[in-house]
Amino acid sequence: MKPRVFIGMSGGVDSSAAAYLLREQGYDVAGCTLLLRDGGEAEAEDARRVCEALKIPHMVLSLREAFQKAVIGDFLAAYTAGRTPNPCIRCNEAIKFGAMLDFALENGFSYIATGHYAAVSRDTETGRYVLSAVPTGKDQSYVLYRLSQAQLSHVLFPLAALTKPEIRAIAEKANLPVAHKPESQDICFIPDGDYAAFLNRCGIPDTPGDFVDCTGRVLGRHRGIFHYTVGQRKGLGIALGVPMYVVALDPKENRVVLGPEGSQYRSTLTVENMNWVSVAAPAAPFRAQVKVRYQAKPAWALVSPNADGTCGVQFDAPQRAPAPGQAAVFYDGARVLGGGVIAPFTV
RNA sequence: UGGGCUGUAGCCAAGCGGUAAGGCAACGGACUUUGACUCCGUCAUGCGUGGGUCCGAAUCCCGCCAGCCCAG
Repeated sequence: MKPRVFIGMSGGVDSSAAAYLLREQGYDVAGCTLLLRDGGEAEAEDARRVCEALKIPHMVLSLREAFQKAVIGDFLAAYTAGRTPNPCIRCNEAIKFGAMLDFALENGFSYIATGHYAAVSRDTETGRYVLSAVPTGKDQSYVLYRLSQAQLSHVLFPLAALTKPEIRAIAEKANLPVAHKPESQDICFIPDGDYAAFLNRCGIPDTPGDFVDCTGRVLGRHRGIFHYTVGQRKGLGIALGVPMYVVALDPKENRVVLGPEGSQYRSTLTVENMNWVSVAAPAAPFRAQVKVRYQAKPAWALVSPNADGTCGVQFDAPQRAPAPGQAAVFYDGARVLGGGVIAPFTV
């Protein structure tokens, strides 16, 4: 009997090609489009047409309530607290590989699949599921680091070994109706990219305060702390002759600390709310390559587990503007060892 | 009120008779499956204002206005 796979389909090229590949590999595939916010019917229709072309069933599953609570709620809370959240990571953890996986398992499926570019394997020695980066230039292992062993045990990533051009070629060859759709971007629930306006619409008002330098000297007025993120340059509206960057956010004093080029680099971080993936929680310090944002070259560092479960990270070379709230993910080569959330810091 | 200095784009600023550098900010675009960063492009028919000299003035001359400093 063919294993039953429940695949999340966004209506885009990647997940459509993934569904095709799974079918070719002999799985019993059913497609599912998640409704996570108002709208989304167009994406669902695209996905339905792809499933029709593939002659597999398609369904629409509304997870709006769960998404609102877990992802948007988390997003608003983080910005309000002066942090910079990554809602895609949260969504993967709680929705795609959370609520959707639960639904699939309850309905007799053995696996879920997505169009993510990453790889899962099993370490035969430890028995642990291993999440790995893929060398294709589109690696998305960073946004999947929160997945638990239980989640990974039910996950398939059909695109693991493929490049984007190969995906498009497959989609074209398979005559999928979405072969030429453009890449998506921006936060899915904020199509215009104006996340600050979104916060406003959610009832969070602007609370202006002071821009200060690292000595506390007032440099000007800011529009409200959630308009800014560590490392940000544009949008400060402050002309001091040289480019200024956000160095830290101080939600307690409602201040935004600014500094010139160079001051946004840091060599040490504390990472909290850890999730260990390919290895059990380590007890001793170890060297690893650390990614501090989605688009980042992994950087060598010494990671030191603390008694309270957090980790200290000491980079070999200072890193540009790690932002509290973003994820720090530890790699051993391609393997995702684990990761956590960058803790707030002061300057 | 007298003396001195200064007035060039939103901010800073070069220019010193030959037809308005640059930086910051802003705006637009590219890049990007988060926020950022980065990159590319745009941004003074006009130099406080009114006259004058000159082939030609932000640049020289005169008046006026504004700001700053010193004296009173």
